[in-house]
Formats: sequence, C-alpha cells, structure tokens
Amino acid sequence: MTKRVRTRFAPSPTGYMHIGNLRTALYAYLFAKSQHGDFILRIEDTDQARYVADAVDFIKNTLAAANIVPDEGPGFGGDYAPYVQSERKAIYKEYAEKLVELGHAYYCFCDPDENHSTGEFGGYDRTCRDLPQEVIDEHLKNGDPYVIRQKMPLSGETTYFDVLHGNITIKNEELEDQVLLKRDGMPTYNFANVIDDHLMGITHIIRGAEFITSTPKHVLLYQGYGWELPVFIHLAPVMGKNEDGSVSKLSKRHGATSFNDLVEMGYLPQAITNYVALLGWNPKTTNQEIFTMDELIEHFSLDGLSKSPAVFDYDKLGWINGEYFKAMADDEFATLARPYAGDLPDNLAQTWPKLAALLKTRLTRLGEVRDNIAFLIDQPEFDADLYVNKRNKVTPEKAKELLPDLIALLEAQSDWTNDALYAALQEAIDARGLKKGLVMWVLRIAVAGQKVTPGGATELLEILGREKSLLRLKKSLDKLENM
RNA sequence: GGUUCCUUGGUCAAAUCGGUUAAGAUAUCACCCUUUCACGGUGAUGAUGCGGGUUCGAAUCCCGCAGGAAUCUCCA
Repeated sequence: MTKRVRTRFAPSPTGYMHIGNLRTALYAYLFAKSQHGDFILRIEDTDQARYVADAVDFIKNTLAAANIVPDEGPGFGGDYAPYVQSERKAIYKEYAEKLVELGHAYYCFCDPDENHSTGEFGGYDRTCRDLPQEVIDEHLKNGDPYVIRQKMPLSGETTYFDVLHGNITIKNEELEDQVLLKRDGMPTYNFANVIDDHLMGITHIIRGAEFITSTPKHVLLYQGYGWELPVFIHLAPVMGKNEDGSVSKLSKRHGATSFNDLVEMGYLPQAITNYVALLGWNPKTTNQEIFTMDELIEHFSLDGLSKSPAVFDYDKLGWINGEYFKAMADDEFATLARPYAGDLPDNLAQTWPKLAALLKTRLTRLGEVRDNIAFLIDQPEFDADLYVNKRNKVTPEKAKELLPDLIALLEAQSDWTNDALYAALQEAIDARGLKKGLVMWVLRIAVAGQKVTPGGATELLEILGREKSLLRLKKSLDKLENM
C-alpha cells in the first residue's frame, strides 16, 4: 500500500503573492489532488521583523480567488494544528534540544553581530563546537541568550534525489553550521521546515529551485533524527524579460509580479491560474491549453514539469484571458466589464450590454475597456484624411458629397436598432447603386472620429443613440464643408 | 569568487529505448471572410548555444567550453 500523498504550500505572510509562489502552490495542489491526496497550507511566520497585519487572510483570499482549496491549514481544520509556525515555538525548542542530545547540534553564545562567517563569500569558523560542557551549563544557568547551530559533518558528501534534477550532491565541507534556533527562540526556515514537514506527514516537497542548495542541510537533519526523507521537487523559477532582452527572476521592474496586480489589470483569476499552470508544465498527452481547475487536476503529472526557467509572457496571458472572455455569455461579460468602463453618459449606460458585446472579442484584459470606449464619450478631433480608404474608394470629398443625403435618411429613421438601421441603409444603397463598404465607411468615420473602432457603423449608431449620432454626423459634415 | 542548477523559434513548449520533414500554441506578417477593427479560416517567417567525440544515424549519450540563473542571513 502506498502512502497517501500530502503536499504543502508554506508561504511567509508578507501581504504579497508573487506569481512564482502562486505557481508553486498550484503545482503542489494539483499534484496532491491528482493523487487523491491532501494539500496543506502552513504559515511560516518565524521572522518577526517581517510581520504584516492581515497577511494570513490575504493569503487565504488569494488562494480562494485562484480556486486553490487547502484541506488543512489555519481556519481549514486538520489533525496537525497549529499550522502557524509562531504558534509552534515550543515544538521547535524541544526538537532542537533533542538534536543537541543526539550530537548533531550545539549551543552558541556568540554575539549575533560577530557571527561565524569570515569574508565576503562565506568561509566559516566552528570554534563554538568545542565549548566545554561546564561553560555551556554556566551560560544556560545565567540565562544568557543563545542560538542552537547544526553540527555539519566535516567530510564526505550529502546526496539527495530530486524528481526533476536527479541526484544532487554537495560536499559536506561546503555546509555551514547553520542556526536552527534563533536568539529570540524562533526557529529558522531551514529548521522549522524540516520539523513541520515531518510532523505533518508531508510526502512530497514542491518548492522553488532557490532551495536546491540548502536541501542537503535539511537531509542531514532528517538523517540526524532518523526520519524518512520526503520526495523533493524543486521547480525552476519564473523569469521576467528585461528591457535589454536579458532575463532575471520575475520582479517589480518587469511590471506586475503578484496575482493581485494581474487581477487589478483586468485578467480573470481563472485565466491567470490557467496561464501560470502552463508556465513550466505541459500536459504531454494533449495540445489543449484552456483548462478548468478540474481538467488541470485530471491532466497533471510530475513528468510534465519543466526543469528550465520560464519567462512570463503577457502576450500569452492576454490570449488565454481573451479566450475566457469569448467563452462567456454576453451579459456575464457585460456585468464583469462594467466597473472598468467608469462613469458613462446616459446614452452609453443604457446601451452598455450591446457595447460590451462588441468589446468581448477585442480585449485581452478588462483594463483596456475605458481606452476602447473613450471615443464614444467624447468624439475625438480628427483629420479629414481618416475618410481615405482605398479598398472602398473613399475620399474626404466623397464623404462630403454623401453625408447630407445619409443624414437626411437617418433623420427619417425612427427604429434606431442595429438591424433596422442596417436594413434602411441597405435599401438606400441598393436604390442609389452605391457600394456598401463606401457608405458604411463614411458613416463610421463621421460618427466615431476614429479609424479603428469596436463594431461597425450601424452598431455604433445604435450604441450612441439617435440624438447623439445625428449630432456627431452633422458636426462632422460641418467640418468637411468648412475646409 | 566557491557551489549548484539550467540551455529546442521572440515567448511557452513536444519529440518512448538514439532513427520525425524537429509537433502544437502564442507573437509577427500575408491572404480569405467582413460594415473598419476584432472574431473565424488558410498560409508564411522563425529553433536544437559552441567545439569535439561515440554511432550507419545525435536535440537526445560522453567530454570540453560559453552563456544564463540560483545560492553562500540569527530571511523565507
């Protein structure tokens, strides 16, 4: 019988969810769920200097928005509570002392400012290893502050297996006697992580590649206690592209780097999750790219993970987001996009559902809504050259000639819906033996004042409404006549 | 600087055990459709970092090099 798979996501509460972190959480979740296992949320708040209020709620809200649902964690229940490390302080102390007894750790009473590193790039002295027992007892009796350090082997090497990278070996002499228990009684990441992963029964550790080189230290801890090793999976980082074309780990200078930044820009949470899933993982057995969470779970497997870094690409995210827009019902999209339109004049507020339907296939994110409709709120000043169109043989002169007739025709039109307008114009076009493209182009430019528009001439007329449309057309004609 | 990891089109990426015309997507461009644009359709451009080796045959295995990244906190 194989052991039930248990993975975890262990963020520190900084009030910020980096895309790379979200992806790590997603993969851990997908793997657990694909194996019918458990996904645990654990808060690693052992750095008291970095404490941020409400950050735990922020993490929970973000996971909820991304549709990642922990089975256990703070507020989620579970048999291994507490899931917040600051509430587990006593546990770490107990295990640190146990490790001292086992001979794999020792007390150090040095001043924190004069640590044991020597030189810019490491170098290390281990003098505190040799403190006589009576000196240690004396310090402890006096209540002097101390840290507990891990006693690394001085020779040999430590090897562990990583699912993505195979065996990774590091010489033990490279390993410093890292601090396990800090002066304030809190554990360090490297210690608390191991203790909790073991106590919480984590079977697969899925985390960022930045931990590859510290994992041998963890392995030595597991071995020190005689504990079974979990399976390690170190994910390649998410990169951002710099202006000079080089890449580096995704950071602020690349624009948005957090899940919430992207949501604010108008990317849908499910589209972000979908895109991020594909950024370093590939489903192998299908070329499908648009996935629901259930489909991701169904297709997920570790051998689809990529071991090389992936560059975050707004173009692809925008395409995926656009696919989600197109898959939506018109009214659903209209409701969703409405807040991004801002204040609207009455005529547009009334026809918003129709306007939204036109925008639906044209946007990569909701943040583009306002720019796309600005010409409907205030008619732009435009040059007569805009009337020029080769395919339909349109010129400003031609427009000046046609507009009076078209305006008269529209003034006689009472049914101001797209279909009725189209039919009326079609009839006039046929009667006069004109080209449809010519008439529609002239009308569209005259009413929009912009070369590229969402929707065609009659659609824009309907959305603007009878009154506003006629006003605009007359104004545009005036301009042509006064040139 | 030491250590560790990584390297297939601009980007994401596929390619059982070494045999493919080196998939697919996006982006870009062109054409078709069309009431402009978009959507949709068709097509085009574009890649195995470099140098050796093993082999009938290398993206794939080996060696060297180069480039990139991460790490070297009483941060996580």
